[in-house]
Amino acid sequence: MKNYSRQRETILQILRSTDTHPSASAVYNEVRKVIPNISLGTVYRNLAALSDEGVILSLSVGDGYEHFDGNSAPHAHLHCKCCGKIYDAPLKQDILSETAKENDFSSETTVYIVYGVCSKCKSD
Amino acid sequence: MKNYSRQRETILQILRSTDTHPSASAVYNEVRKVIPNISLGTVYRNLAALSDEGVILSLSVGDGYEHFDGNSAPHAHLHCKCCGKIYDAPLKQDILSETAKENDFSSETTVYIVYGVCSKCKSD
DNA sequence: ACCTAAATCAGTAATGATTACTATTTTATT
DNA sequence: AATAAAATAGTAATCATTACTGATTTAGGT
Repeated sequence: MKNYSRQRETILQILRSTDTHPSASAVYNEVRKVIPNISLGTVYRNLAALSDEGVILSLSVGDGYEHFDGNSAPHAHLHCKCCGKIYDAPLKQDILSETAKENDFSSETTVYIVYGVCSKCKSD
Repeated sequence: MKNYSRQRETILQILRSTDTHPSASAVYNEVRKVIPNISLGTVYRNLAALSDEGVILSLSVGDGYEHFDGNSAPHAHLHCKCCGKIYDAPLKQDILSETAKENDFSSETTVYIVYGVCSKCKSD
């Protein structure tokens, strides 16, 4: 276990306790409940550090902000362009890691995104 | 075949004639060789329109700009964090479309990204 | 414990890719 | 040809993210 600062540790715990794929400012609002005077720059810096480490996932779905995921294991992200939600879904196969290996590419992180409309929005 | 404006048609042809996944301003610089007084806003608007249509792919690899791909068919993107290049690679299976179907999610576009280091950068 | 250097922080200012806006031009339809 | 709708060039505004600065905390050595 790495020796993280209180700020970084808190950010990581928040990300691991949700499946909402929050943006940096959403994370900021949550962390402030625990560390009221944390700065937004600190949140960005630690999100970048955790993402560089491969501990969290950073994903962009084209809605203007970066989203973060405390689960960095390979899984699918289903982004509904109607309600904006990002759903997690398990994958039967990690085809990206396999493809990387076949191409002599050192895979560190894999990101799977589907754009479309979720079942809830379809029925509304 | 849709009836595209000269600007949109030119942008699409440029994207289809390269595999470099250019940014909006890189596309802008290319289009200006053909339509010198095209505006950057027009490039952005048409890239968004083509992306909404599913004719091109818009992908973010975390380097600050959006990248565009004239090939919207499912394939892998290998992003080297060392040289910054995005390599295309074929996929044996479109696992994302399958996963979407299993989850009653209407898939329109799929994006596959691997982050890591390419063979060229490894050998340098 | 003390000391020093490195890392991290809070707070604020700056950046720059993207978007919004407006007046003009082009396209489509009748 | 007349009218309405769509697209454009050019410019101004936005705002998520990054950079910066001086203060604070952490880590390792003595």
